[in-house]
Parts: sequence; C-alpha cells; structure tokens
Amino acid sequence: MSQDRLHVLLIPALQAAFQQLFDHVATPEAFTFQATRPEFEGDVTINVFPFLKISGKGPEPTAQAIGVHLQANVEVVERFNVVKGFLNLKIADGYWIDFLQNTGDQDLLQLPSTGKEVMVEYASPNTNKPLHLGHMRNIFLGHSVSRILEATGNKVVRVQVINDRGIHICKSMLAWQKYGKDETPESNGLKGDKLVGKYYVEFDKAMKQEVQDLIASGTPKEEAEKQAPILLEAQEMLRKWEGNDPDVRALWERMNGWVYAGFNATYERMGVAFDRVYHESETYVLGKNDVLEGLKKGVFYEKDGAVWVDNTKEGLDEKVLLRSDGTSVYMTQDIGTAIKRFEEFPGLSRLIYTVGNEQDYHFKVLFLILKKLGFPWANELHHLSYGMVDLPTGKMKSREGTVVDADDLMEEVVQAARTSGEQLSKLDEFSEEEKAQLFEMIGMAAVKYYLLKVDAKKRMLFDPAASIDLQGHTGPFIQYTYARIKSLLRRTEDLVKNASSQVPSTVLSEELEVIKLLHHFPAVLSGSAMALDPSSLANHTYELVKAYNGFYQSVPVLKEEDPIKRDFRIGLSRAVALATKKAMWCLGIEVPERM
RNA sequence: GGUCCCGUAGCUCAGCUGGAUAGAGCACCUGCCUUCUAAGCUGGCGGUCGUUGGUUCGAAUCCAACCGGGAUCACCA
Repeated sequence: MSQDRLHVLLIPALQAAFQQLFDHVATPEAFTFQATRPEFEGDVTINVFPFLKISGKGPEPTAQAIGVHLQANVEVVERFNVVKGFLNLKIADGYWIDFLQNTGDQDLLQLPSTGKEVMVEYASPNTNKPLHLGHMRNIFLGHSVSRILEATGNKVVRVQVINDRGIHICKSMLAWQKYGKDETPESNGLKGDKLVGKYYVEFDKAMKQEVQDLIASGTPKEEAEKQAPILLEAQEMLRKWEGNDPDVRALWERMNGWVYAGFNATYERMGVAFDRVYHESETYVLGKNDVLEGLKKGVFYEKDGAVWVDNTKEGLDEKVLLRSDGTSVYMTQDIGTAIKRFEEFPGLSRLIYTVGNEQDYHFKVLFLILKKLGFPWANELHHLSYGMVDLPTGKMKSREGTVVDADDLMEEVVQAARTSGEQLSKLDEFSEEEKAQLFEMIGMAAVKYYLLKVDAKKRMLFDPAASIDLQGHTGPFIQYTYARIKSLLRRTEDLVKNASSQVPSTVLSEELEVIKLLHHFPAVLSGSAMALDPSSLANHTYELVKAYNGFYQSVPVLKEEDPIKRDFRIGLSRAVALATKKAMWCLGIEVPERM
C-alpha cells in the first residue's frame, strides 16, 4: 500500500482511464510515478512507454489521451504536457495547500498501528573488550531501525546478547589474577570495560612472549602456539568455569560486573537501551534438545557420532550441530535462543538480527535450519547485515591497535563541536550546563548521522575529519535548520492566536519544493521500514532541510506583510520542524531548540 | 577452488522495482551578513557510471564473462 497520497489519488483514475480508453483492466502496481524534472512544467510524471502495447498507439497519442482523461476526471490535475513518452501532470496549488493545511500539527511520520510485535537484536558485544567503532555502526543501526519500526506502527522489543563466557573472558581473568594486583575500577578510576580489556591485552602479550620462548628453545611454531603455559592455564580456567568452580565463578561475576557498568555508561551516552538482555552463559546450553528433536524427526542425521544438517540441496554445505562428544557449537545455541525468544514473547511476529555481514552465511544456515524444523515464524527472521567500517589507514585490527574506541570517539566529536561552537560566539547567553548539553547533542548528531547516512549494507570508510564536520550533508546541518525554525516560531506566539483561517491561492516554487518533500516523507519512512534502511530516511531529511534553507533564504516569513501568506509560511515552517524532529528521532538523533 | 558482497566526480556517498541532459557533500575557485541565527545561501570547476558483450524502443540500473577489492566456506566463536 503506497504511502503517497497523490499516487493513491491517481491510481484509480488511471485504472478507469485504461478501462475507458483502451478497454484494459490494469492493476494498481502497473503504474509508477516519478517526480517531474525541473526543466518541464509539472509535479508528477508518468512514463507511458510501458503502455504502448496496451494502447496500440504511439507514445505521444497515448500520453495525450491519458492526460486528457486525467485532467477531466481528477480535480487536482490542473494541466498536463507531453514530452516524448512522458506525461507531465501539473497538480493544482490547492492540492498542496490543502495537504499542508490538513497535515497541520499532526505527526506526518507516525503511521497507523500494524498490531505487530517485532524483536530487534543489536549491540551484542563480547565482555573482553570495550566497544569500538564497529559496534557503533551496529548499535546506531539497530536503534534506528527499532525507532523506524515504531514510527511505522509496530511494537518493538530491543534485545542484546552479551557474550560473557568462553575462553576470551578467561584470558582477561587469568591475566588480572596474575598481574592485576587487585586493581579495580574504583581503585584506579578506569572504566570497567576498559580495565578488563587491558588485561585481555596483557594476556596476549604474555602469551606471545611464552610462544617466542618456546620457539627459541626449539618448539615448532604451531606447537608453541598451542602449548604456551598461560594458554593451557586459561583453558583450565574455562573447564573450572564450566564445572561451576566457586572461585572462578566469583571472579567471573566480579569482572563481568565491571564490564557491564562500563558498557552501560557507553550505552547511556549513545542514547540507546534494551528491553531484555540475554547472556551467552545462559543461552549456550540451549538448542541441544531442539537438535535432538530434529534428529528424531529425520531433519538432521548422524555421522561419526555427531549430528549434522545437510543443506547441499539448498546450495549450502553440511554443518555440524552437535559434536561427537555431545557438546554444542555456536549454531546450536542460536537455534535454541531463537526458539526461546518466540516462547518468551508469544506475540512476536518478526525477529531482526543486527549483525555484520561476515556472518551472512551463518544466518542463511540458521534460518534454513529453523525452517526445516518447521517453525511457522521461520520466514519472518531477518539478518540486518551491515558492512565493515574501514579507516583511512585500512581495516581496523585490534591486534594492531588501530581500533577506534567508542568512548574516545564520542568524547572527540563532542569536543570538536565545542571548539566550533565557541568560535562562533553566538551562545553567549547559554549557561555552562546548557552549552555542555548542546555540544553533546551536536557531537553525537555528527557521528550518528555520519554512520547512518550510508547504506548499511555497504562497507564504509570512516574519515575522522569528515565525521566531526558540522557543515554540508551532516547531522548538525539538519539540527541547525531545526533550531533556526524554532527560533522563528518562538517569535510567532502572539500571531498564532489570531492566525488567519484563510489560505493563499497560489504557492511559490520555493514553498512548493518544500511541501512536496514533506508530502513524500511518509512514503520514504515506509520504504525505510520495509528495507530496514535508515539511510534513505536520513537522506530525505537532508533534502527537506536543504530545500527549507533555500526557501528561508529567499522568502520572507515574519517580514511578509500579507497575513495570509505569512501564516501559511509559518505553518509550513512548523510542519518542517515537526517532521525533521520526528525523522531525527527515528535516527536516534536529538535536535536542539537553539544553537 | 565453491558461494556471497562491492567498483558512480580528486575524496566520501546518493541514484539501482529499467526511463528525459547521472545528483549531493567535502576539497578548489566565486559572490551574498544595516533584513526572520552566515553552523546558512548563490554561481563555477569536476563523469568512457571497473571492462567487454547481451536483452530492450531505452541500461549506472537487468543478464553473462572478465578485471580489481572484500567476506565466507572448522566436530572455532
């Protein structure tokens, strides 16, 4: 169902035209519309080339015939012209004026409820290292998609899975035991996740040293990498953890507690939250029974004591689901966790996993397995797959220390916003606290918008200089436009009371351009939701405020003497502010009242 | 090697359910603050849409091959 009200108006008329002119029954999908190119007169263009077989005429006569019919039968079609096979329709100014008038102060970007409940998983960090730039793309994406789904009428459950178990956390624990000297976040003021991450690095260093020593004493490299004493010790610790050793468990809880405190601080600054947090220490036991059940049903098979699934018919491979010793693999717990989620949330109709595209194959296999197990919801699973974030220096590699830390980056962008803001010296009446709030908003808008404006599916380059830019196609640019409108609206409070109930009879081209972008916004939002793609929404928001800036520059609002025109422009400005604020909300970005 | 993704202006990206002369931002050059916030607005420069074929009235968009880049294919997570 199209969200574009003009298309909704035109399609039945076109169907009637085809019936009458060509004796042909056309489906609504047969018609596509495009915006008329600026060099021709008109607002909407229909390309008639696809209809030549139906009409049995050449392009011009076909377009001409349809145009005549539409003009006669659709009130808002004022005029039309034909250029080659293109039928350009001029929509009456009254249509656009009515649209704006009727929209008034309602939320253009809140679509009717679907009655559906959707789960969105994002973030999903490991507890051995702090969040970095890659997580930021993941988190902002997942958060924005959640908001977009809410704006399109869904109930959303936000979840994350924290990978809190396994060899990686044992490495941090062991290194802390050995070298930590009881260092805690409280004792040294280091954020908990940073502290634990520090010992993960310590472990790595110690192990490298041991491996080198072993190689020096004649052990082959491969052997050395498996036999480093500290690694064996970490593996022993993992076994103790699995055996519920009280000391190991206590240390594990303590250190994970530090990490969670650290993560929560980071999430808070990011402005994101979760309704339900899963821990792998709980979910890693799931799935085993489901796999055995599938084995019984003949969906899976046994070979060499292990349980396998054969996906070769579907163009994929065979895959182990239970090892010959009966233990689980990663896939096993993902099967179990998905099942558990639909049990826990019986109203759930969709489940969206925000995970990097290096796991495309994993999710293909997972979804296929769940389909084979016969779960009715298996067709409503989506992998929201996103590309890696590269640095100008190349790929981010934790081993080479080229990872961009999330906390550091947020601090940098906020500082950059402060530097530029103070240079402009227009915030003199702001208190220190208000300034701090504003710079926080601007800095965060810069990074978030920078990461969200690019199509999530694609790998992207993170240019630190560009990410703190406040000009051009950026979040702060949009914020600035919003703040400027708000400033304008603040001066109209007394005017609003006795605002004219009359409307102008015509619109200026600058006004029209803005109105059309507003008009199209719900369709963009709905497309964004369908494709789980915030970038299209981000780009449209930019186009809207850019057009508004053009209008603002050349058309007086408060200085307009004709009260009818003035009030109309105030209404237009208010509508743009409203839509911008909501669109930015969908992106997880706040907008300031002044800046 | 099998499978999947990506190649558009100097740089970063839109456009991709086929449609008119391929668009933005940054950078560079240029003009606009006694008028509603110049974090803004004008104008200019800049393109064999990776290459070659094919389908079509029409291809950046669809198909194939090739070139270049990346990911993935463990009884790892």
